Amino acid sequence: MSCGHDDHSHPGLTGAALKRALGAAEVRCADTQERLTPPRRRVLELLLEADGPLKAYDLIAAFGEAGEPAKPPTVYRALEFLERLGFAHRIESLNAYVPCRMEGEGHQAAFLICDCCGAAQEFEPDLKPALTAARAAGYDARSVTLEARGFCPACKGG
Amino acid sequence: MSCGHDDHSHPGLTGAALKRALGAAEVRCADTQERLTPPRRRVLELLLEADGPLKAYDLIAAFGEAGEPAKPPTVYRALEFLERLGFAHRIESLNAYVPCRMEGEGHQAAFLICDCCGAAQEFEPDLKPALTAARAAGYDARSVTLEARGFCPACKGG
DNA sequence: ACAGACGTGTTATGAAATAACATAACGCGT
DNA sequence: ACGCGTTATGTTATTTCATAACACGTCTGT
Repeated sequence: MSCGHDDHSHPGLTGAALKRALGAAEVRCADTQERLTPPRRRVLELLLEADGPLKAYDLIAAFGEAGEPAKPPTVYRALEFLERLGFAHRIESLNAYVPCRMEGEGHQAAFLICDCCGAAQEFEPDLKPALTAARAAGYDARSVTLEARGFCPACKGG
Repeated sequence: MSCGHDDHSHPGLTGAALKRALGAAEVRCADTQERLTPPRRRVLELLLEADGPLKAYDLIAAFGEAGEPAKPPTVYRALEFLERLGFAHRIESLNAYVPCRMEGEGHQAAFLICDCCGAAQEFEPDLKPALTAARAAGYDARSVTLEARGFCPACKGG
């Protein structure tokens, strides 16, 4: 965090864009018989509004309207749901969460994380070589977590 | 954990093999002006003896000779040192630690993790596609964490 | 209406990691 | 050997992250 630069590649959504994103989530839930209940919707909203990865306790603190925080299970359950449906991803190396920025639904999430400003950009690397190596070792790999640490365009001095 | 199988691909080291591994670590430390002090050596020993990934508090509990646990900072500092020198790796998605099983010193660690028996096998996938994608996005990636979840040969039913 | 599944609210606790500060050991120049 | 800066350890306490357990509600199909 804090390197003098402030170009975060994912400014939070506001107004119409936010509403649109939440609406799209509603639609996808309706399609699959899943329910975007108020706490789930609220947590998704907070993630979408944010400029970068949010910690679970950031969400807990920001959850309530009148400054009332949520209880931890409320937020963790919502995050579990959002992850299950692909609306959000957990970044293991940060213990933090981001809304999904990708279009497709079944993708493998991977992240580029800036050690300077804390930005986390989702990307889709080619994982075939890794999966091939896994199979060569006899493993049946079901999911892959890939997190690359380094410096974002704004922070690397360019 | 626990699927009926018990073929862990990394049985812990014992006796001569353990001594040899610790000796090799001593030598590498001496070469680089680093010190394998007693707590560092003890934590490395515990990791090498183990059959699989160990949690920090497993190490804390197992640390002392007469059943005396260590204090958390003792173990976390040792782990930090061991990671810095490449003697151990942290597995983010498990909050756990393993000794390094690779020969070279500067490699990027990556893991195949069995969701059934908990085994974690280190491997070296080709990360070039991911690094290329990172560069294409303008990122200067310094390190990559890759953890593939699935089933090991013993657990996948083969 | 009823049962079952799913979701939420709440209290409490467990697990993982670090802050802060004091003390000790080492490496080095003199 | 002495003093000094650096590195490592010991210790207390706290912070951060996450889940267990159980009561209550709500939706859905029969």
